[in-house]
Amino acid sequence: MAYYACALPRSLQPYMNRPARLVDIAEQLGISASTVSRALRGYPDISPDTKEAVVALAEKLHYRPNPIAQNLRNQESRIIGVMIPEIVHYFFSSVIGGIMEAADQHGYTVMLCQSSESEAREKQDAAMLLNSRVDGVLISLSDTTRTFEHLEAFRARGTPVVMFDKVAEHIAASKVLIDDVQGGRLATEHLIAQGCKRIAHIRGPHGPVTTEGRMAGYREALERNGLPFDPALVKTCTRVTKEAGMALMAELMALEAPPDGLFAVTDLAAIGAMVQLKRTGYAIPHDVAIIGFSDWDMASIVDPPLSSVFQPGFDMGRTATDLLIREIRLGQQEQPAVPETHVLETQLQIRASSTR
Amino acid sequence: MAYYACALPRSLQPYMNRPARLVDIAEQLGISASTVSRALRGYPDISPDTKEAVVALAEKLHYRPNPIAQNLRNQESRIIGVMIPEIVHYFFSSVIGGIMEAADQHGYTVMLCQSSESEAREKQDAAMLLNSRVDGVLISLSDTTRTFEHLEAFRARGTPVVMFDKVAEHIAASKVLIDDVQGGRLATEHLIAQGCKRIAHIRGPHGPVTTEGRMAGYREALERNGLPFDPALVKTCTRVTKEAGMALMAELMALEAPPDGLFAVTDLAAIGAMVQLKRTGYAIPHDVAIIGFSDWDMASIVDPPLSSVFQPGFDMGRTATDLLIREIRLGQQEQPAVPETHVLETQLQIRASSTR
DNA sequence: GCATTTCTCGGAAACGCTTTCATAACTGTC
DNA sequence: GACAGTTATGAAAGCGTTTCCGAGAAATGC
Repeated sequence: MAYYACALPRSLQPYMNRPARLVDIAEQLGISASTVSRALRGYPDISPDTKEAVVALAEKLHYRPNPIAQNLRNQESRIIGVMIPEIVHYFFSSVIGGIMEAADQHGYTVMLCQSSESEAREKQDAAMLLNSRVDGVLISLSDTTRTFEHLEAFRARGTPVVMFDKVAEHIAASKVLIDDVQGGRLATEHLIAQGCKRIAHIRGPHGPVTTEGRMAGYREALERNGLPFDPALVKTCTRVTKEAGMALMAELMALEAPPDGLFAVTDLAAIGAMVQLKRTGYAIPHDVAIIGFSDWDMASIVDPPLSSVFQPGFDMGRTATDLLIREIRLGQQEQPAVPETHVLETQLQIRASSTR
Repeated sequence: MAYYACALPRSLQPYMNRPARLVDIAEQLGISASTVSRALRGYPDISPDTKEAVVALAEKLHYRPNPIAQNLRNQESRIIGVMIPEIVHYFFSSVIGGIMEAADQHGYTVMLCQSSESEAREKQDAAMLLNSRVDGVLISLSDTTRTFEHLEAFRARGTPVVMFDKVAEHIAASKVLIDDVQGGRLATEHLIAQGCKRIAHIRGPHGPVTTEGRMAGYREALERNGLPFDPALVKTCTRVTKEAGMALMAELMALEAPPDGLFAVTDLAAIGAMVQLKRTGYAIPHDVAIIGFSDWDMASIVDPPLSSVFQPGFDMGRTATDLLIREIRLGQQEQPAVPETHVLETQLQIRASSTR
């Protein structure tokens, strides 16, 4: 019958008001820690009296369970790892916003890594996340990533992975994508609706599924509306910059039959095209109507404000996170999850650069 | 003498290759877990032979200590909480980049929260971080925050807090700031060097230390260079938007003696001013030379490219994190940390909008 | 050859929580 | 009143580490 008054075992306790623990509540009420735990977690076999007393005291002491202890005991970290190529980026930071909101709602926290488009860095971060015992991973691949053992490592340990935006087709994992084809179609059809007859397209590099999709949408819209596809009106930029947009726009206007509309693969290219047109005395949208893609913050501040195709970044983050958490929960019940692919719709954001 | 072969206590172990633990190494070598631990952590009282064997096997099994168990044992989380008003924001995402780099270097991970400029949300996040037992907190206050109990709560528990950018003067905590006065002075002196005689200033709202500082730098530069300060040339926008920039620029050009140079409190206002000037037929920089502040991504894409004062966001993140981690370490040794304030220098980013 | 120091190592407790199992006290039944 | 069934609770194990303490063996000192 050892009545012992906690002889400061808690590694001396000189510091200020340490947070209350289960045993603190238990001691004060003269009951055991396990009863307190059950009372707080709503187990049925606790007498109403005890439960009430426990809840009241917990409230009074501002008791919060120590998540670290819970994690150790429950074999989960309640952390999801997020790997993206770049943080300082309008689209990705929107995605992060969505991820954080969804994670927060489900009681998860986010561990963030940026690969800076380096495959080595991405693998290093993956190893770190694996080591940190994250419960799941959201990843948008670096452009330079060619092999995927680092993703396999997660699967091998049973940690679910959901890919978004920059995905690898053949990896068996859930994916969240944006419907670039639809976006390209919407943009082009909008220009058609504005009366454009010769619509040019400044496209991105060959390969990436995003730029290919936008190009496909462009062609689809032309066909559906009975407009001819003229290869001369399609220009490719290998690196999508404002300067590339300027140069390619100059080429387009030098054609015998220059375009009266432009759909650019990215706002940046569209803005370059706008600058070029203005410098050479053309009026936007009167001479050439322009629409970009992505709808970054810069679209609304250029002159004239640039129409664009909005990519639902926030929504993408939320969707991917919901998917991931669902898979985490399934995994905890030892049930296998079948990969799903969600395709998110884009939305036209019409401004002055394309309306006439 | 109970020889017992781990009868799958590890909560059944049906799953795939679980990560190796200390005891796994210990069992295979026929030694105790404590010896393994000490061998790996380089304690002196381990024989070279055992140490070598342990290290080799740990390597082979890809052993990594479970951070959750370490955290519980060591009473630290190795997580730092970061609270910012907005993630989708060029400056703040740069800061986050710096924070992440520094945190990573010191073996810390980052838990991110955004207040969305809401005081309630900020307090809620603070409570969450407190509950999560983060080792330290980096915060840039929401604009709407008026009371600071939530920061006090961290101090009360001995969790260091470092404030950056949006700081509260009277709170005793380390701070990292940007030298807005210097930035304002640099910008104005640059315009003076370009031959501007009547330099206008579109300033931000009264109150915030940032806008006041930029204004002070503006006056300082005028005085130092013997130019008169003309209140008519200073316009205040309550909300800093492109539209405000346009309207105020129109007012300035309507003056009897309009300006030949403009220093705007923000790139956004500067861009608004540029749009207004171009629409009314003025040439930039010929008629009015313009410089903004912040040097966001948009500065380089407008036409002409906008000169600006670069705020070292990345550097700010890194500096704040270094400071915080220093305080965390001091706290672990029960040594009090004296708050420091670091002021970071800005840098001119000269582009076409101001050079003539 | 005995006492003492040095060198290695194992045992055990602790971090805070959850959950299984056991038990004690009741309640009801025949 | 003996038994089964219920209800409320406690003891203890376990999650994976780290670290204090002490024990045995080897080495040293006299």
